[in-house]
Amino acid sequence: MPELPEVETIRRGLERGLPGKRVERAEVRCDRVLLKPDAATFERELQGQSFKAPGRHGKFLILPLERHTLLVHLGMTGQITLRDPDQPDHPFERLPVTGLQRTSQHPVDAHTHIVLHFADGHQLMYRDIRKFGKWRLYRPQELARAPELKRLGPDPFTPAYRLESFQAALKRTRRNVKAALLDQGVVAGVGNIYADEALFRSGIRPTRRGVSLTRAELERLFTAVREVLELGIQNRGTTFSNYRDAEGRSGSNQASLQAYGRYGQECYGCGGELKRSTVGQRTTTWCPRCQH
DNA sequence: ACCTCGACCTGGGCGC
DNA sequence: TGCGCCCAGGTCGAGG
Repeated sequence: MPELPEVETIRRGLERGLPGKRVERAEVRCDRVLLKPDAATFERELQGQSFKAPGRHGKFLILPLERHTLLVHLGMTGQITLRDPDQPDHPFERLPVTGLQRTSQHPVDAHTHIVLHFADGHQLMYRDIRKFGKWRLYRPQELARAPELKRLGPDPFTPAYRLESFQAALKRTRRNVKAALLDQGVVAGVGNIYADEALFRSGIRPTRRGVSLTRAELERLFTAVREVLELGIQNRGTTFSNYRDAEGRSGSNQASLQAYGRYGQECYGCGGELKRSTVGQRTTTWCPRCQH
């Protein structure tokens, strides 16, 4: 589900409500391995700690506490909500394609796998239909060596995202450029939606080999990646199905998409028909006339 | 180093 | 109504 803009939108929501919240009890309700260490350790270690301001790198939420830092990856369908006991719960809505989705705060349901009960009565709810999400608890000295973060390339909204290293990473690979963009070690935070958008915006065919890209193309792509992500953040994320922000709202960026999911429709650039194919094992939409 | 495939999961849509 | 198949904002490891 969530790519960088969706995770950033959730982070901003958490920034308003999470800092200072003290965990009175952590409740792990899932049967499967979603978290490390094990559920018992997780529940014991979190107890009594307060959250500080949330951060993000690529698609990872970085949630510092007093004695640990929590890394959260939402996978395809992860949702985080803060629940206020004084506000009414909202029933789930049955939506086409998505199935049962929350619209604002919700009670525990079959897909709610983690509940953090705070001292002030509020709760953090983690809901994840497909259970591809991951929670990892690290001590400060372990965080720098955390494999999840070590694998990540620069986040496009930090100074570490530099044209020179971006170019070098793409020029040295014979993989197609779409696969390279999806590689979180090249740039952290791009997924299937924003990869298609960035390639469309920069006029580059998803099947082009990294090594074949000209300097001008790489410069356009470098900029386009940040632009499409920025637009996604401004629109509070893209919602096709499961994605909701920390308050349960959908994003609106789907209305701004120029390529992703628009196969068979008219290209906004040339009026021709957008094509669909599989590139890097992912469904890809592109314009045969505008992208070279 | 890179590619492809399958695995991990659930649920909705569609065709028969 | 039901079944089987396809699809989905993501990653990971195995094997070639």
